[in-house]
Amino acid sequence: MKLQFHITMNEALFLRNPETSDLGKNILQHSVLLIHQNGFEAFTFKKLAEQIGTTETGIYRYFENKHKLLVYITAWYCCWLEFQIQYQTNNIKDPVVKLKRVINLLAKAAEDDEQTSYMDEGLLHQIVIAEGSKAYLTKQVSEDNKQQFFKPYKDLCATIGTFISECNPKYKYPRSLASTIIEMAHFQNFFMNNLPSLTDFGKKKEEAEIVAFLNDLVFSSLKKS
Amino acid sequence: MKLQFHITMNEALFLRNPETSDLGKNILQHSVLLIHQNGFEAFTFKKLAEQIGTTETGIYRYFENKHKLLVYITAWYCCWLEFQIQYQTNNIKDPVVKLKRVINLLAKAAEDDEQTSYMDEGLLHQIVIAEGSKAYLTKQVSEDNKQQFFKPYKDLCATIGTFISECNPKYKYPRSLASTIIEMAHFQNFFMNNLPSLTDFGKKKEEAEIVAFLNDLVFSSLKKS
DNA sequence: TCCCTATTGATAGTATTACTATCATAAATA
DNA sequence: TATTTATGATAGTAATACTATCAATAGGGA
Repeated sequence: MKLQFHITMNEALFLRNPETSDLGKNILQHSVLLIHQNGFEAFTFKKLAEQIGTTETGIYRYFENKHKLLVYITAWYCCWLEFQIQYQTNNIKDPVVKLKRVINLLAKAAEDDEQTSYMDEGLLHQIVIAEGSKAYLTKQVSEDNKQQFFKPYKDLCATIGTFISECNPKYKYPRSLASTIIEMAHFQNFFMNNLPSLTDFGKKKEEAEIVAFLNDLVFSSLKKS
Repeated sequence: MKLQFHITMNEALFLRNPETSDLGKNILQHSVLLIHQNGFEAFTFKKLAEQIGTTETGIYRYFENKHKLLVYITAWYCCWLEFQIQYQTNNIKDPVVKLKRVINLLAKAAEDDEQTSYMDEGLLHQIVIAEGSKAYLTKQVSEDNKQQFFKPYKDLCATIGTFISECNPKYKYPRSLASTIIEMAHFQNFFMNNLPSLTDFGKKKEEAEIVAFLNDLVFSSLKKS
């Protein structure tokens, strides 16, 4: 038996649910490939259509524009991560252990999850690192937010914030520290690989070093004085 | 006597030096205004040309494309900040005091510096918050880096890293902590104003809270144990 | 079996963007 | 006065980001 893991996405993100058809799944799968390959700026629905042997019209029936597709993909990643966190911290009581697992999940390259056939989580992780913030760094962020596009990100942040508060109930900035962990897990990775002098990881270029940095950062802050 | 403060920019960023002519200064000034108003995605050379009463051709003589203009603007901001830091920490010996001033400079809204007539540092700060990371989150980041486009950012990071090491010479991640401070000063501000549940500052929405968070984060990490 | 509907494909067309090229003109400079 | 230099005006192109229309096909129910 194979358990297929399913994520229900915000309906305002798409015109037709891409998870309900082969074409839809192809769109998701090859979007990830193409965005990873060419970057989000150079990514167009025309190129995507050519790649999967359909037409621009075909894509536009699923997604209004490439911005919503990016938001969809990053939101999907947040949902998947949230699930991974719930799964991997389930039955663990020590919040320190839980938080360490979270940092590991955030900072280490994801392996392709076979439960989700059409999504390559490794590539997805790379995309979120390099393009993820473009999903919200826009003029329409408030409207998008009203439509709950960023709920998965916020939920993730809330979950991590809860772990933080469990470690030290007196700590004053659980949510800000949570968003800092998330963003820095990604940015330090991008810097390490592209602008290494912005980090201390230029020589080895290992994700383990980012994990060590984040652990130090977080648990120094949470140390009860 | 009025001291005009001058920043020498990387020549590979422009085709003609915008600081040497009225048109050039107009381009810089109104770019900042327009990007702030419409966001970088909706910003075009045509709109910019209309706004300042010139033609697209006129702009293209100064900047190859809008990406280089954005890099120019963000690099200019880094240079200006670097100067502010040098100026405000000059003659101060205590590295803790120096670092606190840096955090203040990064997190608090800049006031328009009258030494630079055509640049509105307040708007510039807003632009760097919302659009700054788009300058390096691109596929060409490595080529841009080879041309030293990000040197001002790296220098800023190195300066702050030095202050960090002065606070605690044994601290292992001075550069990563520096880039974390810079990015988080901006991201927490963006989140506070646009996605407040990613922060702990939703109610008051005051920059002073970001300063407090960053101070706590940094000085917990640097506490000698 | 036939009808109906949903999905996809094919083609065309538009406004805008991101440029490049050419020529004219006015101001500064030598 | 001759000559650069900066700017302006106009035109044109390829690509992008869509929208509209119509045809083909496939599956499900009556």
